[in-house]
Amino acid sequence: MTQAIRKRKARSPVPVRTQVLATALHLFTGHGYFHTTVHDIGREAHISIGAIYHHFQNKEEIARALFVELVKRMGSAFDAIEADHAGTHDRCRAIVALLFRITEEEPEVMTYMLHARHREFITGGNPVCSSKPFMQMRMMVKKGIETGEVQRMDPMVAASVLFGGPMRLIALRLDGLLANPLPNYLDEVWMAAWRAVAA
Amino acid sequence: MTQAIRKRKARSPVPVRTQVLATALHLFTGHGYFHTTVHDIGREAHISIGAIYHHFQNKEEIARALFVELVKRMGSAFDAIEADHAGTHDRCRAIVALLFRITEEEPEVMTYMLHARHREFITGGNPVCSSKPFMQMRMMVKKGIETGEVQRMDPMVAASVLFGGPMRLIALRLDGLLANPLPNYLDEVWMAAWRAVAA
DNA sequence: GTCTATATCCAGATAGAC
DNA sequence: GTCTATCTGGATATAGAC
Repeated sequence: MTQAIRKRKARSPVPVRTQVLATALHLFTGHGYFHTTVHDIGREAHISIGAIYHHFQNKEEIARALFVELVKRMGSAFDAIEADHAGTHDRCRAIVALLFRITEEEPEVMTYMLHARHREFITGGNPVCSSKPFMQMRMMVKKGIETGEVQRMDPMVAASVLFGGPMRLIALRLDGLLANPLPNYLDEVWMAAWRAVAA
Repeated sequence: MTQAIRKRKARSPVPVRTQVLATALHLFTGHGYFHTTVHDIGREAHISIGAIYHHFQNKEEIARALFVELVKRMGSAFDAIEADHAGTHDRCRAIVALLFRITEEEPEVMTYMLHARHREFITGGNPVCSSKPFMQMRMMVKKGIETGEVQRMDPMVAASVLFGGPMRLIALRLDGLLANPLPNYLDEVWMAAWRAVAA
């Protein structure tokens, strides 16, 4: 989807902002933020520097806007899950399934959100872990402890153990150390992770 | 320890190389690789650019040498653990205890090794996860499966679930989201993590 | 709003004396 | 081996026409 709008044809109706962000995501994850010049973004998106600087104050703001947008999108997806599923077990499992799916379908999105290199270029930016989606995940676990679905233990520890395994798997997959698509591992990893915290 | 040699006095007997690496670690983790200039390193270590470039080919080589050294050190520590402990359970628990201790005593070391921003500046560098220590961790788990100490399951999945929780906790601690020192959480997190994979 | 051309700055790397 | 002074390339950001 993002890929489709990366290279616009002449007179494309896609807004510049959207195109810049899509292209930035591609280049930032591919070559890294510091090895990507604003010229690179312009060249790949067929937009001049002038236009880019008209829409964004500076390079860093592009990175920040991209991050904000992805976090927002992830937050909405999590909201939907909370609405569709009841209970900590089902909700958390759906979260993991979603993250696995995104990793396969849009690895760049996942790479950008996780490999929190952000701290290096988003000045004053909070670590990824304090963004809304991450807090939502921790909240679900906390609730599970209150309802008795999850063992009584430190909520931070519980959340780390429950999601840490799946997230390591995501990292391995993004680093190319995992042969098969993540969904293949979903049942196995989830069973194990849940066993760690289930009451 | 590293801190002690960061700023050398006149006529210090500490080799330049060591000093450069210690200072680089401090600055890279503090401000990021790309926001650290070679001049910065020289200034903080009281060494001239000329001297630095005499010992290192370029800036990137400093980062790489630092990484190699830390990985080597970690590998040796893991070797010692393998020698001192028998069985997957005890070995892996000792590993986690060690990682927790290092995170508290030398957070910069842990930050540099984990926040694998490395990919962005160590060209052609493998991801952290394929470095020796990480492989050692996976090997231990694999062995546990063979001996029956660990459930029969995909070794990658087992390793991810076993170490993923503790490692998330380390990340949270480094990001300042965990109030107490990691060793305080060791028993709780280890019990949960082991429960996930124990046969 | 979009473009091209350009100013400005700064960091990596080198030269060459000591 | 260590130092200072300097070169040089390249990237961010701006100016100003269209």
